Amino acid sequence: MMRKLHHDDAVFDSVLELVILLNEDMEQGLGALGLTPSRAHLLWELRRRGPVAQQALAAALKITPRAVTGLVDALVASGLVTREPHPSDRRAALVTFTARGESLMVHMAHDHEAIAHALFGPMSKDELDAFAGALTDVTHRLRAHLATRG
Amino acid sequence: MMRKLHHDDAVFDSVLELVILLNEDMEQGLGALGLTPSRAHLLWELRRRGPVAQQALAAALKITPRAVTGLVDALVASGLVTREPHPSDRRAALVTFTARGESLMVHMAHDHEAIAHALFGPMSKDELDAFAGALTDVTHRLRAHLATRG
DNA sequence: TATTGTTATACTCTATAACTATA
DNA sequence: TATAGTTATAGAGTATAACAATA
Repeated sequence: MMRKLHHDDAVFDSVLELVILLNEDMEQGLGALGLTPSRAHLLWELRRRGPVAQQALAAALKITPRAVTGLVDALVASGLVTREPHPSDRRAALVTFTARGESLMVHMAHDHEAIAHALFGPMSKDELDAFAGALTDVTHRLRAHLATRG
Repeated sequence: MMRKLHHDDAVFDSVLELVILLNEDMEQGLGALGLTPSRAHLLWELRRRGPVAQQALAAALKITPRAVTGLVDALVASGLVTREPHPSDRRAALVTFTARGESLMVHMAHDHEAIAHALFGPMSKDELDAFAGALTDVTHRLRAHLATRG
């Protein structure tokens, strides 16, 4: 029992170490593209949803509309997105990729795939399936743990 | 080949999803203790090292000495640490836990163990070993990937 | 009235640069 | 000269609250 607990803890610490390294890697990669994590996160959501109102981005990113204003301001200044008029609601602005923004997203998607391949490509199909299964279980238990408090 | 790449990508996305949930969980737990992630990180390092100069904390946390000043100011204001005179170097201050700080760290360590147990306790020894082995491999490859750019 | 996005203000974390006190 | 830590200043990200324009 005592030995098992200790092992749990060691594996958890390994996960946290991986989290730290992943954050470092992402910050480096994004920095090389002239992006901050927050701005990249917004662009990633924008890519998934197509042109959307800032309202929707605020909900997706779980930040306030005010914070979205600041991020979009910065992305407009960088020439990656524009605010286009909403066809049916004159209060809203549709955040939309510029050509440069779209090609940057292609670049980001490439990087994403390359990292995934570098990390998981060497695993056998069985290893990968086992790992993915364990991840799913852990994620499920983490969601339950979060629900306990949130 | 195409199918394998897609699978790599899906597993990587699962890892990123877990990272996001872990961050949420930690921010919630720390917030309940009145701590920000940065302040908690500093306290965690302080616990590992015992009373140290801010210089050492700056190196451990990979932030500037100026940033450490701000974090320690906040922790002093919260009554969790004090700046004690260094026995042999009058320029330096030894950051030291108060009694309240120490008991908070006991609380944090408990939470840490509880989460580790909630996430990995249900795994069999074999599953856990396989998962830990895969984690080690992935972490190793990520380090190599980071070295490529850094 | 309710919603979209803004301006105004403030807090946290971080950085660089200049400075003080000590080594 | 070099080091430990600070003050001064700045930028990014976030929040709340009050407001404008529109629905």
